[in-house]
Amino acid sequence: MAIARPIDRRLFFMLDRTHTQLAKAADLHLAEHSHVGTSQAAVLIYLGYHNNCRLTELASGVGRNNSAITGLVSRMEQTGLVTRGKSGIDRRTKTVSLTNEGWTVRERVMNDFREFNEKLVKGLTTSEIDTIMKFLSLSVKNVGG
Amino acid sequence: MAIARPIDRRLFFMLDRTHTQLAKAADLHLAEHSHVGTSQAAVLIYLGYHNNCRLTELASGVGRNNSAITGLVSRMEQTGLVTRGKSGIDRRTKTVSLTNEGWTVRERVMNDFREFNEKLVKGLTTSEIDTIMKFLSLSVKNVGG
DNA sequence: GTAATATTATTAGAATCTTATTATCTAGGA
DNA sequence: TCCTAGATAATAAGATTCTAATAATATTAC
Repeated sequence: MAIARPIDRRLFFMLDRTHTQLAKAADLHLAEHSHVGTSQAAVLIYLGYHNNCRLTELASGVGRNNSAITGLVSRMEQTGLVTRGKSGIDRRTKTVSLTNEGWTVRERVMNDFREFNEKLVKGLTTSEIDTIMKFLSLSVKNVGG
Repeated sequence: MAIARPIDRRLFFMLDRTHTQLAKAADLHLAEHSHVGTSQAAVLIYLGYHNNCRLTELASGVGRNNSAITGLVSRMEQTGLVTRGKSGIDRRTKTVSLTNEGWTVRERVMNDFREFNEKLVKGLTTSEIDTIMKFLSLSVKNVGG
């Protein structure tokens, strides 16, 4: 059982700072090839697996809330990466799907993320990576997310 | 040496999503007692150790950039938590210091974060926590941050 | 069948990031 | 010494994402 030592007190802070810096680095990495940021990249990847899904499903799939998705999808619609449609059954809902251009950019983005994630785990063993994944899944439950 | 397995491809994405959810939970936790968010809380904590520091030093101390700090400090000045001053030597620079109210809120915030971080590591051994801290420090270097 | 409640997407406003701007300082050469 | 080029500190402007509130549509309970 973990007993809090001084270093533990800064865990959230370190996570926050690391996330800020990694997000910036990931944006730079993507910008070299794909001209989209990490949020739009996440949407492209998710839609590749769940094309034509509703906005709310997309939101929970990429870990953002509905109003963030509204703006995100609008911007991606303007740059021709996705299109909005109506689901037909429920008149409240709209669907999102990839355009041809969207599929093309998605392939580049997938490569970029693969490279980026490989850099991320350099110097770590597979068992250490398992520990990190465990923490990332567990901590949200621990704080009641 | 870590070889990329499928799960590694989503490491950045999982980190991003976990961060989003933890930041939200931390804001809620702080809101119960202290009426400040995580960013303002980080400023209060840092100033406790480095009161009267310059804005740029504060920015790198809390892991945000200068323009984020300008707005952050302005809002905190309006709510009476900090004050701006002039450093005197270099006329470009300004300093930030805690008000009495700022010191008071800081104490509550320190308690809130201690509790929050304890929740965060529940179910993890100290060696697992070490691995996570190692990852958080190492990954930024790995991607060239 | 209707009223109360829930859900979907959007809008409005706040917070933070990126990029550009302004003011000031430092260094190097005439 | 003075002047110009480049560096640094803080701010401002615009974009992105969050929270809270709103409008439209569905579902549930009576």
